[in-house]
Amino acid sequence: MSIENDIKQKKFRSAYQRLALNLIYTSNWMMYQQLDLLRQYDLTPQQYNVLRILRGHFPEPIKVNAISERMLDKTSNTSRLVDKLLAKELLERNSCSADRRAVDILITDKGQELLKILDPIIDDWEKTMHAITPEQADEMSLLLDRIRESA
Amino acid sequence: MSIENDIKQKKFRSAYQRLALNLIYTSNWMMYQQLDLLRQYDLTPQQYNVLRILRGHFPEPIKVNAISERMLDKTSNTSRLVDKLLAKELLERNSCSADRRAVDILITDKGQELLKILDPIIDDWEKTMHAITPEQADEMSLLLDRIRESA
DNA sequence: ACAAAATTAATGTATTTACATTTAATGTAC
DNA sequence: GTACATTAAATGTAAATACATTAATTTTGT
Repeated sequence: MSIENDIKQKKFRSAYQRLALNLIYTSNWMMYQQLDLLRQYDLTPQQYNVLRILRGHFPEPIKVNAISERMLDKTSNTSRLVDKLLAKELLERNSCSADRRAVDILITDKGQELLKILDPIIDDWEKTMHAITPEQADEMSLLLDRIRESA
Repeated sequence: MSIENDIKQKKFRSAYQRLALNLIYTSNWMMYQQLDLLRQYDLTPQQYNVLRILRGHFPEPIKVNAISERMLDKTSNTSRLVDKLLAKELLERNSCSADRRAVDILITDKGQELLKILDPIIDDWEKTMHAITPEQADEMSLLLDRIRESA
């Protein structure tokens, strides 16, 4: 469905305005789909984002602020996300001896197993995007980078 | 800055995965900028979205569920957003005589004036995107539509 | 006309978020 | 070494969000 129909707006002031609205709308749409998929595993998209970051660094531990730097939402409160995941035993938290302010976070086996279950589900979800070619996906990524670059 | 640097991830499983992350990241980035611009006018991006919809329909009133259908975030609680804007006298709410379940929402002069102040600010903000051409913006909008279409 | 279903909006609530502040530890300048 | 600034993480809080439910009406089927 076109953005015109999705938000029932026939005219836009410019191609740029339509794109801005379409970007935000599509991102919301994707996040909502993720929310729906993750719900039955009692994870929010943000918590899932943290787990993926931890797996990406395994077997090295990673500090809370390094997780924040890698999050898709830079304003997310990583301390509390880590708390939630700790309560579910999906990660462990150890104070860092080299810098006692910092804590080392490491994904647990339970966390790895949960991600293994989710992998094919998220893979399937990403197939939504196969409606465009890989070249078009790369082109879009480049243009998104360029938009952010200019600010 | 490239998405690789922004989220410090060097490798992606596919062009599609990078695009998905880039879309969500860029949307968060844009929303945060909006939040920042609107803050001094005591509006959230969602409230601003409602006001724009109301202006788009002026001088016709519009019902709460029709506003919802036009929102960028389909899960937003329009009743409460309307409440907030009513408290600021940026809109008026009148029960609809033709259907007593429904309420007619209309932007007030004060609401129009606030939007007039915001127009050039938001215009400037949209200029961020002039790093790409209008043709590229149209192309991207089309591809975003196609991605959502397939689901 | 009447009961059942559907629609419209509002509300209750638990969780999450935004934002500022706090606590503790480290780094820097003198 | 001591004062001052900086950094890392956690926390307090008010507001917003997700989600289910409710209340009031209208629509539909018979």
